[in-house]
Amino acid sequence: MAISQEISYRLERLILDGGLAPEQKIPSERQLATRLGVSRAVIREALHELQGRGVIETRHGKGSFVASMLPRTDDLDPQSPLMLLFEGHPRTLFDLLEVREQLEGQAAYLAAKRATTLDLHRITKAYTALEQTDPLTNARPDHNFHQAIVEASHNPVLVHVLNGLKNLMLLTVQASVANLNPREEMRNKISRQHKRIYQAVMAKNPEAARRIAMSHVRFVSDAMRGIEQQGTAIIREPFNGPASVATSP
Amino acid sequence: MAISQEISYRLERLILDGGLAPEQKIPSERQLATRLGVSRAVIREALHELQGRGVIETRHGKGSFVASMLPRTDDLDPQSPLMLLFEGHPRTLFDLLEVREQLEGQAAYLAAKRATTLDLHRITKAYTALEQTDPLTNARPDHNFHQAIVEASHNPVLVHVLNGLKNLMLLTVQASVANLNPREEMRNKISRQHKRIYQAVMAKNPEAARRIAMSHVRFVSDAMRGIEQQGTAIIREPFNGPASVATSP
DNA sequence: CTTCAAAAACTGGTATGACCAGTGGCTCCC
DNA sequence: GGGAGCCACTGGTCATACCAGTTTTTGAAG
Repeated sequence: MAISQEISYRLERLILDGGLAPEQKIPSERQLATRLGVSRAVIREALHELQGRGVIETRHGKGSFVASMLPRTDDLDPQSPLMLLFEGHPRTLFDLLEVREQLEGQAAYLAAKRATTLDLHRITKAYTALEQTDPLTNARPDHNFHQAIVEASHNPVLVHVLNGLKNLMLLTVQASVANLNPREEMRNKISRQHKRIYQAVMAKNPEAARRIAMSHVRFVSDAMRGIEQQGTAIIREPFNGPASVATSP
Repeated sequence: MAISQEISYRLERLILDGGLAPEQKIPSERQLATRLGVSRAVIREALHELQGRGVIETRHGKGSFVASMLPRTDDLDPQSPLMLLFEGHPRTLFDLLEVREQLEGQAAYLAAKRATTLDLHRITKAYTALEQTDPLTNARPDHNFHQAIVEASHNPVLVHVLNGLKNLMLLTVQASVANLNPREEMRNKISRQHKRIYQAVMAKNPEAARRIAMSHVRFVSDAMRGIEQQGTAIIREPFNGPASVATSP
């Protein structure tokens, strides 16, 4: 294995094992290079690797410091690339919500239009399970409810697309549950929206189902955006991402 | 901000936006250094950062490759279940068009809202190419035009989803071209719709762009449905060649 | 003595060029 | 045809010099 990798692992273990506390300063690159008997280049590469993992932060002219580790959401493996990607780019959450707004709207529309009695039965089952579960404990009933509606759309392409986004969807549902549900008025609003979606589909009212489903996703998106701007969101901020969203060529 | 950070961010963005697919090879360090006009050291540091985040994998002597991290909807394989499903059931075409109506509407909306001057330039290029090409010969220009708009949406999730449906999309575009364009009034209508979409995006009018784009897909869908009922529909084989994708950011 | 600005001594960031070490294709010889 | 070796790639490491922020030291002015 490459030396830079070994060094990054050694440093990470050192930090995680308590040898170095958060906010604590790491020896300078030149010192590390001398003590470990390697060139400064490999030290820098190792540090950049840790930087990518969010283990350390580096400030020009000052040095590198152990990053203060934030409380992370359970349930999902925080080390998975998807999670890291997601944490690095909270904007991805809103990107997904933008897409979900359209797709779930269409799904609800088609479900209300095409659902068979079996579909309706499944949706009812998922809905009652959603209502009876404490939303703080698990995001899965929420996701199952949405999924039941999608499957009732009888559009294999739609099912396939949303299925491909399942992992990402679970993340956002998780994020919304973790951030929105603790606030009672939010929880009530969302619950009421679920109820209205359910009713619209059961009543086989496609237009209403689409409208309500879309506004539901939009509501979640807006609420999350509001929370994010307050800086209290559970999702991590990008480390040093460019301030402007524009991708300058 | 440090150059290595900017580069790592640009590369990550490029990957997220679908410019680089999983398992795809990244240009060599020396090439990147030359093309981006920086030293090889900063390239290596940027790559190590992405490596730490699990975005890429590097193999000694071979190169660096995009790690498969996003949920994959790789229907590029003509043998994928969805493709096979399509061949047996042309109804899938209308299923896809239902989904496309939503996604392309959203794409046009976001493109009109967020497109940079570079995006607008690309869209214009694709549009003029579309206008100057005999639509009977190739479905590519048509698809490229739609794709340019999607990429201008700056929503990686949207780009990813539609990219996963690329082959299927090409198939429908091909089908619509083959079936609709031979009829002059159809060809004119579609051409006019493309023009209006183009104008709405260029005028940065999101609402209009969405409305026109949606009605465009809807029009194609309805027209195809009408033709299908006459029993004269043509459905060709999917496109073979790999799409050329610019790797330069 | 205190004050405060210049200078020195840190820190990380970048550039250059050289060389080592795996990988794969190509040629040439058997 | 088949293998051995060469050669042109790839990433991995090293050394050195310099640029750019930050902190400390210094030294002269008040």
